[in-house]
Amino acid sequence: MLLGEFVHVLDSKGRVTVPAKFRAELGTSLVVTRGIDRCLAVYPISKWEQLAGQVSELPLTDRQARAFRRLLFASAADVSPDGQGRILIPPPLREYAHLDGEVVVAGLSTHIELWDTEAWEGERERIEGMDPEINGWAVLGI
Amino acid sequence: MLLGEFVHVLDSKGRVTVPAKFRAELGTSLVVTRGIDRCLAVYPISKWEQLAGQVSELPLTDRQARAFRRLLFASAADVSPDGQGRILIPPPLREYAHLDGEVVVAGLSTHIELWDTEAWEGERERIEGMDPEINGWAVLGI
DNA sequence: ATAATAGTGGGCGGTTGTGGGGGAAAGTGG
DNA sequence: CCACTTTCCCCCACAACCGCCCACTATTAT
Repeated sequence: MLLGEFVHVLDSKGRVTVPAKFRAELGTSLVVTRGIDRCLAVYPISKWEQLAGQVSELPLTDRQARAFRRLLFASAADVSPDGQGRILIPPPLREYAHLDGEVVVAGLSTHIELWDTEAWEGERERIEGMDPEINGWAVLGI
Repeated sequence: MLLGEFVHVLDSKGRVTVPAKFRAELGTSLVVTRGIDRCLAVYPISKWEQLAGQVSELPLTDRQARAFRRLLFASAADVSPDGQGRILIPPPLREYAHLDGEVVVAGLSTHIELWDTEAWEGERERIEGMDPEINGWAVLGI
């Protein structure tokens, strides 16, 4: 289970260290791609394959679906951590998520996300400022 | 799994370098043909044969099917990369996809596509401006 | 206190992408 | 059938980049 929030640096070569706690669970074959809300999503290969399968089943006759498919696959990159546990983020993805310098690496149970530090702050404030009744807890029905 | 987005040049001789990451998976025998939406599709031979088989089974009595068949096969070319990993794009296909100078080479899991740079930008904008609820993410159930 | 692990920086060699030359092959016209 | 032109393909060369590796520091565990 991928949990926690870490601040790591994206160095001058475009590399980010995967938190040591995540490495065993993520394995050595990962896929980085665009996430929703200008972040990057990093999946272990098994989870990615499941996702890719679903996207491949979208109808080719739908213009919108074709574009989505192109974007998702073309934005993706399979990466494996180097000897120090770092992964290289391809330039187009760095730009998409505005990553440079300090980056937030967050565990989301089944995958991890990479965020620009300010964007992450903004996201957190949005949630914290909300009433628990409507900020997500409510959907659990508890 | 063919993933990623690369900007390469179509040189004065009409050649494009296949990204090194794709070469092993694509093999040495490829087929280039028309893709949907004014791009070119490049398939490894095995995938192409499967596709060609399906198209060949379309009924010859159907006017639409005959036209499609002619277009697909007549536009196709089997190519193999030279010593530097480049493939030669036949002039009619270059024109169809408006390729010259900088070209986007995109991996789409099972095949790759070649795009004119501006057209590719347009494809991306089509998705980026949209709400995640309707742009394709929703089907993933995530 | 010592050792091990984690995160960061950077050097260096091999690979990749691009341009171009020269010979072979194929197409064209006499 | 032959000569000529054009296209194609193989090869070499070079510059930029990528990825592997080593080194240093800080933190954690023993």
